[in-house]
Amino acid sequence: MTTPLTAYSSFPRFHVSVDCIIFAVDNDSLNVLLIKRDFEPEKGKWSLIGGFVNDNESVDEAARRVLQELTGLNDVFVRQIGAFGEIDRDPGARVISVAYFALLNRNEVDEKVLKEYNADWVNVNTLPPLGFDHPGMISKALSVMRRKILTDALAFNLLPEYFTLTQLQTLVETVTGKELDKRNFRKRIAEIPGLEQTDLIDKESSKRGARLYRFVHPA
Amino acid sequence: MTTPLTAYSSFPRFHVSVDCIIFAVDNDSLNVLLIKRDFEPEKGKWSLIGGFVNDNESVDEAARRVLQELTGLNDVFVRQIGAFGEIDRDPGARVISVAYFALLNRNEVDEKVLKEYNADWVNVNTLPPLGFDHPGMISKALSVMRRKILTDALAFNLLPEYFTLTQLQTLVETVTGKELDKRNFRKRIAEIPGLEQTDLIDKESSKRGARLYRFVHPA
DNA sequence: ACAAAAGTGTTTCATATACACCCATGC
DNA sequence: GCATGGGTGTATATGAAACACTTTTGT
Repeated sequence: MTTPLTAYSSFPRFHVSVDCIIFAVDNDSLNVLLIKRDFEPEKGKWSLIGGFVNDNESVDEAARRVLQELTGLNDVFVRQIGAFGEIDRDPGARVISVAYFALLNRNEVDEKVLKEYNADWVNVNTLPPLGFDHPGMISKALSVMRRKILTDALAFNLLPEYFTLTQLQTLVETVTGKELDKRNFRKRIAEIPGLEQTDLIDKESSKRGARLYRFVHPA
Repeated sequence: MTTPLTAYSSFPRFHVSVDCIIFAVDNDSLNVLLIKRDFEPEKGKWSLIGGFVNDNESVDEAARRVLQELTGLNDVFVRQIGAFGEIDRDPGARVISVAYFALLNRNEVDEKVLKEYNADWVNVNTLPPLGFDHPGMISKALSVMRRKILTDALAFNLLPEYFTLTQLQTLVETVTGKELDKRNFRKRIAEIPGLEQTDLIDKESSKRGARLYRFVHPA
């Protein structure tokens, strides 16, 4: 900020919130965590999980706090997608919001806490009526997801620590909505730095068993 | 925003500012518009152009207003690059800032107003000491610029309405810092929708004269 | 023995790169 | 007539897409 002369205190101040687009996969659908609002504003609609920024935390920290309160998880992958600042974006009052998307493994989330929040996983292809400007936030998050799912190694945040290549491929197909050729896919992912073959074999998903891989963040 | 139960007014409020990374080209350098601060905070350092968001405008509108006040220009290409929300990012007070980059043609700017603001064009490769978190803002803007200069048709916002292909190529080379092959470059840009050959010939830059092109936003 | 998912190479096509000469004009 | 920047095509290399069969094991 650069405005000269005048003391800061003469300028208006705003509520600032964070909204989190929390993604997880479930078999073959990409889901986002939404809450059914039984309170104003936007009562009756669904919305993203959000919260106000506090004085003693950065905006990024606020996003991580909101995520932790809802999911119980601390080490979640989070990325900012931008600020949303239309005057009337919140019918309750002027609120400027910074949106983040988070990627996590659905199994790690405490279902009980979700119930308390009236939160539920919803398939991104069949979204219910959403309040605020949340549709725009979600579509921006989805567009980043589809573009960067493999190039930025986003995918691995949605999978368990050990996963099969078929799981990885199904995930990418789910997110992008495109079917992929198995052999081409395996050639392509072979070049991802940090993707490691392990000695473990998964026997759950097939009779023959599939090799398990994991992702370690490259130096 | 979604937090239930409590009235908004019990939550803290923040100064919100916009900071603009204003790019323009000058022969063969990419420049950003900075102001030399002779006032606190960060007096003595350089900074981006910024301003506080007002109650009666959206955040995007605030960015366009700040640009208009400084440059006199109304129809400037602007894109948000994100919110910056570290607690101590402004030594004067807690301020949450939303950064934008803007692309314009240096000739269209009123130099007199720049003088009044103590503003000057600075080559992005030789940036002076900058206040706040402005180095991070600029490097983020630069990274978007380098990646999207042609794919998102950013380049045309930096050129006059009519330009030669050599001007366009020089610009892309300047922004990306890489030299390009003339024939390959022309094959590539031939596929950009909206890039139109005109009947006009520029006689300034060469004896033979070079065909002028222009860019019209595709439907 | 058969169903079910895992695993594995080659050919073809499209795109990207490398590369050098003639053209038109002003001086 | 020569110096200056404008304009053009082809061959090669690299990466992307199409494509089908064998393997292992549980039932």
